[in-house]
Amino acid sequence: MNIYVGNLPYSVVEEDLREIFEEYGEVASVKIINDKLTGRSKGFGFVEMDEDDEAKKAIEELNNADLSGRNIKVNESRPRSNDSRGGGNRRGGGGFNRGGRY
DNA sequence: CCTGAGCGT
Repeated sequence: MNIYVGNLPYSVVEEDLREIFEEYGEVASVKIINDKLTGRSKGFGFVEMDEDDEAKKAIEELNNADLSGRNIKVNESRPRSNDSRGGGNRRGGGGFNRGGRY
């Protein structure tokens, strides 16, 4: 599951995000976006989690969480690519309800 | 050193 993390402090790096999200589950990968011009961090990143349940729990807990005095925003990320033949993420995991549970 | 903007090769 792709997770968007915004409003991050410039001090935060991928390791920090990984540590934070690993508290709630197994983190597949972490990506911090850096600015093309300044080279500094843009202040947001992405976290990919294998387990959707843990991902949702992490989102619920980490959204509006206080990090270094900054209220970070954590939400489900939009698909970065829109491939033909349904290559763009189009599955039940991307939605809210999964199989009626919840 | 500083800044703030809700989406990535």
